[in-house]
Amino acid sequence: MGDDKAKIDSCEINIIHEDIVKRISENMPDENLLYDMADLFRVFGDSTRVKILHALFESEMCVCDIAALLNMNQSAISHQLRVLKGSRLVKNRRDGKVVYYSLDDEHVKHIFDQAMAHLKHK
Amino acid sequence: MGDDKAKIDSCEINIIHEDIVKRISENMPDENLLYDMADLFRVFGDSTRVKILHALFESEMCVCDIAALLNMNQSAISHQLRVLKGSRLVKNRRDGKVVYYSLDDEHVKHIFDQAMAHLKHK
DNA sequence: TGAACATATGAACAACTATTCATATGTTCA
DNA sequence: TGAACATATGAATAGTTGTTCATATGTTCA
Repeated sequence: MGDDKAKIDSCEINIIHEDIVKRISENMPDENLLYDMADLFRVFGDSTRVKILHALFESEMCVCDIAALLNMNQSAISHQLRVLKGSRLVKNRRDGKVVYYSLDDEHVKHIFDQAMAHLKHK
Repeated sequence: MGDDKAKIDSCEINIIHEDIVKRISENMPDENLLYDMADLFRVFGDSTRVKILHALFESEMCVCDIAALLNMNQSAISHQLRVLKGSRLVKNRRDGKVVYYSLDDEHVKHIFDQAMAHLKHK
């Protein structure tokens, strides 16, 4: 008898609309895919990286030009470019001492456009 | 004479392609807009919020059903819903004791679709 | 070869954030 | 009214992350 109460207490989860929760639970994308999405968005969630990507919409650029453009030091830019490359958002090519970075994805611009649309909508 | 060197040392910024930097600098969107974009993406950059938004694609839901769906406690969900509401991504309505949350933006789904496309592309 | 330069990287620190716990608010209904 | 319930909120904490500093790597060219 005390058992039932103990069970309820230990769970602490209440469902009001069991049918809805069940249906949505079955339709949710794979957990790992959702994690990957959040990871991707986290990459976009920093203004330095957003600026870099915006700059690269226009043209490929070398590291120190990006640093000059954003008025930040070279190391910070280099670190962020590594993050962007890790997410396959930019690629690079070396020409002598200089390394040029450019976009490596056709979806970024669409994503940014939609984000702009959301922001301007309000 | 020492002045020039001092100036260069103090600046520490090197530009290799001045023309490109200047052109891109003029075409960059307003600084505040870029910050707002990063802020918006940061909201998407958490798997709990991504999951909540995905759930709301299907149907409006109350707080405790979302908590049950994601197997998290009610407080955590409530905090995250507040973040989502602050970015105008969800809205809510109260029906008695129960508060129902739903999507408040038609762009989120497009943004998520593009993100999926990027992820599946690699 | 070695000086000069462009970029990359590791460590450290400060700032931020998601979750939990405890509790407050607001609503229903007996 | 007050007990029960759904949700909201403030404080605290643990984990994460962006930048800086110092230095390493890799390339050119005299």
